[in-house]
Amino acid sequence: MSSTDLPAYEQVKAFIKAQIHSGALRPGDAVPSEAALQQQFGLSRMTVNRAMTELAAEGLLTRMRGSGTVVAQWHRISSTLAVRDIHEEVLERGHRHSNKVLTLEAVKADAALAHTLGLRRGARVFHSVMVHYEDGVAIQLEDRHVNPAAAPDYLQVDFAHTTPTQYLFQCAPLSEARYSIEAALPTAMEAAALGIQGSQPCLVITRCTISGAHVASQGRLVYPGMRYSLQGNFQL
Amino acid sequence: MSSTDLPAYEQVKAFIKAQIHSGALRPGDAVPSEAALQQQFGLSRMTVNRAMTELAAEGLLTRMRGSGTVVAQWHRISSTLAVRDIHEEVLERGHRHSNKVLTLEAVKADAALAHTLGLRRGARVFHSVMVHYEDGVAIQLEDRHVNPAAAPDYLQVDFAHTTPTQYLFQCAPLSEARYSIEAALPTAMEAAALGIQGSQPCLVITRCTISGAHVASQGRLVYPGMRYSLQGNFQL
DNA sequence: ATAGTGTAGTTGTCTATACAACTTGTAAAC
DNA sequence: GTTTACAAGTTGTATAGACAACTACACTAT
Repeated sequence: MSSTDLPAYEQVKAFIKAQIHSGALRPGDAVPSEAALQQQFGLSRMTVNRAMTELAAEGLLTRMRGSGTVVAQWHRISSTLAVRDIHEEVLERGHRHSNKVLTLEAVKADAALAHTLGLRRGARVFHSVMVHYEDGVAIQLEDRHVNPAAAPDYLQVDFAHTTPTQYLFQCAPLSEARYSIEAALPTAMEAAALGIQGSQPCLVITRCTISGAHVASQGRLVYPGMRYSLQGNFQL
Repeated sequence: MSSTDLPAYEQVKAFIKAQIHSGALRPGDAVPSEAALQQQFGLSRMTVNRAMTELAAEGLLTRMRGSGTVVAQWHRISSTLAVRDIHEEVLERGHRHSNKVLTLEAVKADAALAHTLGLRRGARVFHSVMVHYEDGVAIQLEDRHVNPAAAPDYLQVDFAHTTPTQYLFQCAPLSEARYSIEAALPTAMEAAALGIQGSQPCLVITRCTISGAHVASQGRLVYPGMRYSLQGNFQL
């Protein structure tokens, strides 16, 4: 604690990270044991243990009881991908968000939809299609099917004041999600709604959210490729 | 430790998670203090502290010294997105990987490239273009520019036996990366190399890896949209 | 040679305690 | 009323010790 203002366990973490970054420790190499680091830094074992445990949780190290600690083979970098509301996202960029509801109805599930939602074929499900605008420019088409068990009042929601993501967060807390990101051409209907050419590639995110025992909803989010990209940044 | 085989701190974590999943605790709600949980579970404070600290690190809770702990506002889910080698990825799916090198040369950096690599305009950089196949089907086109400072012998590498990702991992340990995922049409050259129509949308990942002080490389990875999708799965 | 045993070393977890740093609300002083 | 001071409550960090679970290796007995 004396040399810098960093806590001791952070200093140990930084020491190990630096050795990995510099190449002094390479994937597969053995890392000094807790006892060795304890002596070297003059710390208690618990403090060293916290440092190493956290580095292992971050994916930089692989630890095995009885055998030791080695530098992890794949640098798994935990990029925090937030499942968040597009309304908030647009506001955060300092822009204005608006949306237009194209469809809001109850339909009967076909075989595929029934399967993903965990319902019987022909079961009643809610269906909504809307376009989201950022400063008046169409940025996302959201085509969503919702399990009535998770959100019974979905059809009564006023989507001028809230968004499906926001509403579903409220009434069906998220416990798990599966997503798939792909590049595809929009359907004719989607292209028209987004105001783009049917030949313009789009980023399509298919997302399935699970809340407790139910599959709460399944959504297809279509982003015009020229106007949107997913960005991220890892730091070890 | 008696009720199940889970460690005590994991049981506390599970308890809090369950309350969040069930909706008993909603974003913004206050979570019982460590002292309260300590009494409730009959554990030492350090054990409860570990549970809460880990949940905060996972993004489920927000803690503030002096004030308390609340359920985090957005469920940030840390999806571990691995920067990994396509060779291993294909093998893991039980398929055969092969590749074809189209270009391997030294070029002079133009303004944009010099800027991203942190070099002077006209500086010598390495450039490689290759196609990766999964069981003979083209699955990725890799167009990469490499900083000679990070990998001086890049042009001498035999890419029949290794891949750029693998080689760069070896000689320039990764410390940071930036990526951008977008949907775009391939260039005519890229479409030809991948054996697809120029009108077929592709998933394009632009990735910039940083190793210590250098920007090690900048790559453009083009995946045919019909043959590839990024998938993920979050679990709280 | 082979199989079994034991031991040293390593990580995983838990405890009880201590102090520091910070927030918040209340009470006192002005 | 406003400001200041204080106290209670909360989280952050660190320590020393303890035992459990497991691995790897050397050694012994067969």
